[in-house]
Amino acid sequence: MTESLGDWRRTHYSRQVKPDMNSQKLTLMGWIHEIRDLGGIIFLLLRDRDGITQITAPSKKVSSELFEEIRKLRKESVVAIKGTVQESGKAPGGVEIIPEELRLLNQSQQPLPLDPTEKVRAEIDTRLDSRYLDLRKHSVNSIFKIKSRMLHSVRLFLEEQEFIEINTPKLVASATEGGTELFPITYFEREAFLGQSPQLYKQMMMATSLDKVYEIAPIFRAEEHDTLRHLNEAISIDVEVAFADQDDVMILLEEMVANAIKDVKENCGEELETIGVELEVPKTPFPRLRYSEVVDLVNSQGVNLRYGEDLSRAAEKAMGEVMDGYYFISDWPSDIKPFYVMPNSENPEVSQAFDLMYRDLEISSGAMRVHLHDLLVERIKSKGLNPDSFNRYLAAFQYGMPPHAGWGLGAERFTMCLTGAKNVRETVLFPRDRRRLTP
RNA sequence: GCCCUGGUGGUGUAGGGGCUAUCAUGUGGGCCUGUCGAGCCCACGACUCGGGUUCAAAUCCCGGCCAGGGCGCCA
Repeated sequence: MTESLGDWRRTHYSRQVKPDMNSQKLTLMGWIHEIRDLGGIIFLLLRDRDGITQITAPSKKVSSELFEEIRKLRKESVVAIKGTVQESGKAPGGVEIIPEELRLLNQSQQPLPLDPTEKVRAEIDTRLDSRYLDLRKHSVNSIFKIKSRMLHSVRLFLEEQEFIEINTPKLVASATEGGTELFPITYFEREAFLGQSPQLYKQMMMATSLDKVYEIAPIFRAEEHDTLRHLNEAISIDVEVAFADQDDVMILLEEMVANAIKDVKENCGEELETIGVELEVPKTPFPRLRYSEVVDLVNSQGVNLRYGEDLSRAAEKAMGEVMDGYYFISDWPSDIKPFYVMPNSENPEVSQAFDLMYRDLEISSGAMRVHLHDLLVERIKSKGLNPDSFNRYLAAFQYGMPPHAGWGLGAERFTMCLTGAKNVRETVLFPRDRRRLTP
């Protein structure tokens, strides 16, 4: 029933087929999006990675064998079609293909687990179960083309500034930074964990003279959260810079973010149009608010927030009402930031840490780090952690650790900002959340 | 982890003690030479699982499983 690819190769994608190619022969390959059989004429919609082309088969213009073959096609089957471009005002986009030969490369079973034409919208749970089919929808795969472009832009930007891409282990012995829960795993006869962040490793790289490093890699959090903005496996864009303070890396971060948005806007026009997003390139520098100012702002919005508390969801939402785009929150209380964050030398109650927000969503956090060994030990103790379990990390601070600063940016949350996705799961091919471990 | 809501054909839904279970889409078949959410005709296909109440349960009660939302937790 099905035929082999043989020596046929695609000559064009759908989006490349234009009316001025009239009479040109070409070969298209893709999926049957829709079939409209009118009896004496059949319209096929052939969909490929970013477009749809109409294949028009009038019974008088194509052979009866081919006409019968086309009549028997089923939605979502994979086909290769050789044909001629026909300019036509009656066709969508002013152009259609008159088929001459067809190869059925693979038949799709029926019924489909969801409708790729989106006449009936499936729920996210159904869509994730059949993600391969869901991703055939241009509205869905556009998100991943945008995410890809954003990551590409981030790499270009950092490489241009002579950053070195590093890879740090994801299998780690405990020595947790604290805060989050870790996923325990079996490492031969020992217990180990999946890494919550490359934090301790990228800091150790500061003692190597590599000076400017970045890593784009998965991070794992075993929190039982169940929200539209949390994942148990996410991609973190992590940066660490030696001989720098928090202000230096805030500038780096805002320039990188603005650059990525500009790049996506310039290179993903069709994808943005497909998902109906009008991107605005933010002006730099981004507004900078102190944590204390945020407390006042939130309270003035009628949401109770005491100085010293981390932002509640209600507080974030209140900020989202006041602030429209990207902004920094700096000068956080030391108490609610991790041990490796540098306290302000004049007022150690306040830290040299910042978060980057987009409206009500935290997308990045960073800081000037503690580079002094004894202060670091003191900070570890004050967080109720045992310095002994950080020996290998702490040693790197005893033989020449320069001052340094850095941040981590959540790739999925940033993608939410770029695409307007309301659910972070929309920005991951195969999301891992509290309940989902497959596919 | 807490709170709320829900689970009905492949998909998305209506129905809330007494049916042959609604509609759309789809699927299979038929008609139709300009469809573009094609149209028309015929057919197909479903009450999350277990227990209970009742003459009678998709519907009410209890429990499990699964899902959606909110919050908490979240370097």
